Amino acid sequence: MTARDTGTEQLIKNTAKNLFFAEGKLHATTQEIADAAGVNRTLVNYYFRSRDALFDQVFHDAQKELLDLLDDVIDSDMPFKEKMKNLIDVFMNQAMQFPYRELFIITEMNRHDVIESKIARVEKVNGMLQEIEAEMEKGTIRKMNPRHFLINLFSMMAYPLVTAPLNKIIFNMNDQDYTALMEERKKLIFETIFP
Amino acid sequence: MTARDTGTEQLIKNTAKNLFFAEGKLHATTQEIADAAGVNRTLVNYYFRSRDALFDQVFHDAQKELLDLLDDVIDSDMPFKEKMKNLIDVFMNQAMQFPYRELFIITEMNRHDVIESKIARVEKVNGMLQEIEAEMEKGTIRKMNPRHFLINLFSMMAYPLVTAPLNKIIFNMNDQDYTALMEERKKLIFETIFP
DNA sequence: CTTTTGTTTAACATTTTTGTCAAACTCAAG
DNA sequence: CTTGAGTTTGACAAAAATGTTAAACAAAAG
Repeated sequence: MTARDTGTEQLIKNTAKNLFFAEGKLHATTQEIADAAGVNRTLVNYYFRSRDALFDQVFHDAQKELLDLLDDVIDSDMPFKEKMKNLIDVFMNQAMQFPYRELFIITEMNRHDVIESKIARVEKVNGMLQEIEAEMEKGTIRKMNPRHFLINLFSMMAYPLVTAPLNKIIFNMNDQDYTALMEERKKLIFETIFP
Repeated sequence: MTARDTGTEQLIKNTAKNLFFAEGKLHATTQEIADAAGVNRTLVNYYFRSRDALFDQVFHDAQKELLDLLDDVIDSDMPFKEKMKNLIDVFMNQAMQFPYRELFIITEMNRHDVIESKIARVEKVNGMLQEIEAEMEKGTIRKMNPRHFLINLFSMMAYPLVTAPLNKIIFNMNDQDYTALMEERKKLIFETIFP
């Protein structure tokens, strides 16, 4: 076995991810993916067997990428405030590059029977929730259901990038303006959750 | 001309909206729409000429529904705080019913050359931004770029409903729990923007 | 009751998208 | 250079989705 590895498999997958996550073409055809990658469409079948199989792989990859990101933050033993600053920076950078990744995950969740009982993860999130409650006790952040704290945080980070096309029209801004607004936003979100 | 009006046209459109906005099937086929409406697929073509034409109509409807909602709030001459309370209540109720409506608009914006220079609306939004700035001067809300204020508000309202399936898993909640969390959220958002 | 007109249906045609296969190709190993 | 494995390609087949048409149907108008 020679395992020549021309990189085509990765190229196809990465191109697909770019179409899905960056350009928001959540249901691109195999032809569109192949064209964007500059390869023959048949190679999608050669490497991934079927369109669905490719989508499955990308779906699981995306899920893992997202959860790994969260794990990195949760598991780091920085002080809470540092953690949050870090999270905002890393997550928003990713969101600016791949605004539609979470949407892809969500729309694909319909197709995948998501029975995956992520019990270990649930416990991890519970740990995070407790850490947040502890901060509320300390008075560094406002008291509330800690789930709302996390929901607020991720909403403020992710949504404005998903709705960028709409917002640009509503606010009459061009791409450059909007990117600047999103950079400015990192600081603002931090100040919003730590009043 | 008798104009018999069996209500089929509206039935098809409403069913499509429900699939798109409520169930998140943003690229449902004509067959799926017809099945959900309980009518023959050919009727989609009879009433709307083509699949694209149906999507176009729903797209423009959704755009109008959303903008009308905003107009109602902006144009009402209540005090600012009342306006916001009202907006949160109305918008979140709609978001709970049609969580994917804005996503549909955004994904469809790729297909529609959105040249629509909504200059009149831009002025309206500018008015709103000025009203927000005035409130900041008065000290009722925290000082920031007023665009961030609006973005924060809509993010906190809309995103948790889009990501409901994901959040239910992460937080280990069932549908009922999550609905309760969203109801509770109305008050929380109000308190977050008026600290 | 018959006609007229709008509505609905089934059968068919077309287009789009996906999947398969054998042949051509490429490059490392022998 | 020749062999052989993995890779790429084009032609073809199959499936899915959309669109068209003529005929059947239903209800109001005459």
